[in-house]
Amino acid sequence: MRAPKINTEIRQEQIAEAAIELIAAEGVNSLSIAGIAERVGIVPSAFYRHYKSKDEVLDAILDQLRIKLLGNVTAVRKESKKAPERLKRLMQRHVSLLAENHVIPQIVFSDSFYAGHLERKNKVKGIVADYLGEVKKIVVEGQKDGTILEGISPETVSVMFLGMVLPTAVIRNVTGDSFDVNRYVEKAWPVFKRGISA
Amino acid sequence: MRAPKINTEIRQEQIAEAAIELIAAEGVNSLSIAGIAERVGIVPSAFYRHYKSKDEVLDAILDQLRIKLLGNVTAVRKESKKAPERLKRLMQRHVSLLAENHVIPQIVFSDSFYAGHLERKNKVKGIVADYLGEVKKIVVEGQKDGTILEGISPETVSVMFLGMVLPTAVIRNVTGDSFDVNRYVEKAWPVFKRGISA
DNA sequence: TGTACATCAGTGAACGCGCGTTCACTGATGTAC
DNA sequence: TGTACATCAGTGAACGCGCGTTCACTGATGTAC
Repeated sequence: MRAPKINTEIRQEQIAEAAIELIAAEGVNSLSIAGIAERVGIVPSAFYRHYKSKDEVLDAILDQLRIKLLGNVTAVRKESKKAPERLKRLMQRHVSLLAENHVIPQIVFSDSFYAGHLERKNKVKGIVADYLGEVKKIVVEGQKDGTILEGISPETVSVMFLGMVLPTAVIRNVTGDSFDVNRYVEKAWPVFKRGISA
Repeated sequence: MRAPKINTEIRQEQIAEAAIELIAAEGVNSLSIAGIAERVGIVPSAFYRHYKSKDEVLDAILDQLRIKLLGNVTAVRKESKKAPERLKRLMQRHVSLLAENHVIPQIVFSDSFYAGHLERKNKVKGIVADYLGEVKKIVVEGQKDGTILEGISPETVSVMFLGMVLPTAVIRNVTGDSFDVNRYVEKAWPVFKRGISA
């Protein structure tokens, strides 16, 4: 049964999406060309009509990830004016992103993602740095308008912000879905806010 | 050049240690029998005189990890009486552990560690659950003696505690060694303490 | 509108490599008598 | 104390499997005239 002939751009998207879903379900190491092909409905070798190599898909995934993370920042900037409220919303969005895209922590930590790929490691580094940079900006703004404590370094707050969301991924990764991430955010946020508020 | 004949128990330790170092340096996926053997100074096939399979070493590593984590808890209980001080010390210890044993996040997230190994996933789950359980106990004690705010759920605090240490691993993993984790702890701790103190 | 040709996505077979694991054999060390 | 034997760790060759990738070929779709 021959698969229908479909435009490369569309296939590229289908492949990237399939790869993300597969990583979420099985992990980065279990990601195979065969698996992707099956999910898309083509034969493994057909994969190479649309990407030059497996690595190229992984890079494409990273680009998507960057867009989603930074997109959340601009979204919360529109949704609210005050720094703490922005941080809270960003936290909610980030947690949801982690919950939907099981991929993220896998990628950030997975060594198979890096092994011998310094370039890619730098890409991830850039994404993390830029994202934290955006968080820092919000914190600085909050310190200027007096909603966030002056004495704390914005850098520290941004790392702690990351710390508010990361464990949800660990715990979900380990316990499956029994951990209610939204409930956690509702409870953890006030504690965090108390720590950083002026 | 034939390797000296060495007692299995010693070789087992050497192999486990070599595996940990290799994971730290290269990642879980890059861990190979050949690599372990080379580091220990034996031939790959000699590995099987000491472990039944590669999986068995990974399990051994998990056991070590559990001991280290829970060992830190009992250590800080001895070092100090007050709950907040205990948490601070545990945080320092945990961060150092992560810094020394690059392995840990790799293991917790690595899918190759789990793929098709439900049993091992449960082992990790148990370690995380037990560790967080110990943190919770300290928190509850702190709430009883009035050093920690009553209104917060100990569960939430324990997850946030994890959140204080995890990002250090991410950031170090991504940026290399340029991130000073101890400095971060010194700065982040007061913020956290402010959030949870009565 | 119809024909000829170029392009492009899909296919299956095959290759090559890495890597975990097995196996028959070697030689050193410890033990029994 | 010396000899015979059992045990046990080390060795290299080989196997088998998964998997990324290549390649020559097919057939559908679009374009030129």
